[in-house]
Amino acid sequence: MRVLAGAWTAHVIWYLRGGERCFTELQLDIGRVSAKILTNCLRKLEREGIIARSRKSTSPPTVWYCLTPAGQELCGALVNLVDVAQRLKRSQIEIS
Amino acid sequence: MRVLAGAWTAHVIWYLRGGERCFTELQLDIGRVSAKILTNCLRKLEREGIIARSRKSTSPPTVWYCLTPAGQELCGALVNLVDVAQRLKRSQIEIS
DNA sequence: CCGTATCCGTTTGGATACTG
DNA sequence: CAGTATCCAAACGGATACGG
Repeated sequence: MRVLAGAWTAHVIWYLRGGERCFTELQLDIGRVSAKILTNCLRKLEREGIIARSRKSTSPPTVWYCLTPAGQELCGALVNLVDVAQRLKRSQIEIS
Repeated sequence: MRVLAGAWTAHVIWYLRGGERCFTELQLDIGRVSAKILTNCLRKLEREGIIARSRKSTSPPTVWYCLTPAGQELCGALVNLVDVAQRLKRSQIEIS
């Protein structure tokens, strides 16, 4: 839970589950997240070995992020959690 | 993730997975959590339909909490997540 | 026993401007 | 493009005192 803490951490992992994304793509995917927060998030996940960062020296330079094997395992559990959560949410809507 | 937000929310679900617990038991289980925070946490989870609250009019009165069916499903996903996380943690320790 | 109320410090995240 | 720096507001969480 400590790894997943923060309002946007799960989103980052979520949008990386399809493969590599660059900084701006992630920012657009998530929507309404400031560069500062996204950077914090990415640095934290990088330190924890969940994502990998690779700088391509093109012009203009882009930086790509992807899940490490560890990140993919974590993502699997996260997907499972989201799945359960959405199912429960649907049930609650039906009741109300 | 919104449901699981907060430093102690996951702990509450975690310690309720074995069955009913009263307020004080939960406080001892988790350790070093103030009554205020625990109450916040319990109220939030109650509103979200994850746990159920039942007041027994004994003397002194005690209040019992348990997971709802929805809470149990969520707990299952959480257990799975914890399982993955611990496996990853062990791997990292072996590498370092 | 099970909370609620209040105060207060810390952390978090957003807005904005700026750099290589 | 991909950040970094600064400032600021809101949320979070701990301590303590008190109430039903």
